[in-house]
Amino acid sequence: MKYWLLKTEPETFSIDDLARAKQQTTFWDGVRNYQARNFLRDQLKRGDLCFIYHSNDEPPGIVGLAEVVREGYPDPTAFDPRSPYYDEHSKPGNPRWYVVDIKLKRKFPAKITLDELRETKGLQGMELLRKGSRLSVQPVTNRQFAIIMAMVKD
DNA sequence: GCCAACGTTGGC
DNA sequence: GCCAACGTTGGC
Repeated sequence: MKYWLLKTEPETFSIDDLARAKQQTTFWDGVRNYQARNFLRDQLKRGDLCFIYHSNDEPPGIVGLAEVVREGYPDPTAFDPRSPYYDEHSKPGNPRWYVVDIKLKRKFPAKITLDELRETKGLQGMELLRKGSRLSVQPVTNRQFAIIMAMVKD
C-alpha cells in the first residue's frame, strides 16, 4: 500500500464536500498536469491512502484522509464542453486526463497546518514543503505518513 | 492583490 | 531544439 497527498482548493471542493458526497465518495477530477496525471493513471491503487490538503486556505494544511476505491480511468470532465475542465485535445478514444475515485476515511479533528508540517522533524524532504512545489498529486513516504498521523490530535 | 516558481505554448 | 511570452499555482 502506498500513501499520497491530494491538493484541493476548499472553495472549489473541500473535505466537507467529500463528507456530503454520496457514499462519501467522489472522482478526483480536474487534474491537468502530466506528472500528477501519471500518478493518477498508473500508480494510485485500491486501498492506497491519501491525505487531503487544502491549498489557498487560511491557513493551508492537511484536513483528513481518504482511500482510493477505484483506480485510474479517463476524466469525464475533459470530454464535457460545459465543464471548466474541458480539454478539446482529450478524446474518449485517446484520453489525456485521468481520475481516481476516493472515499473519505476521516476528517481530522484539527487541521495540520503547513507551518506545523514545516516545523516537524523528519518532514523536511516532503514534496509539499519544497519551495515552488505545485504538484497536486504527490507521493508520501511511509515514514512521512507515520509522522503526520502521529500529529493528528484524537 | 502581489509575485515567485513553474509548466506550456509557439515562433523561429 | 531553444527560449521568450504567457497563464497558473499557491503562499503570503
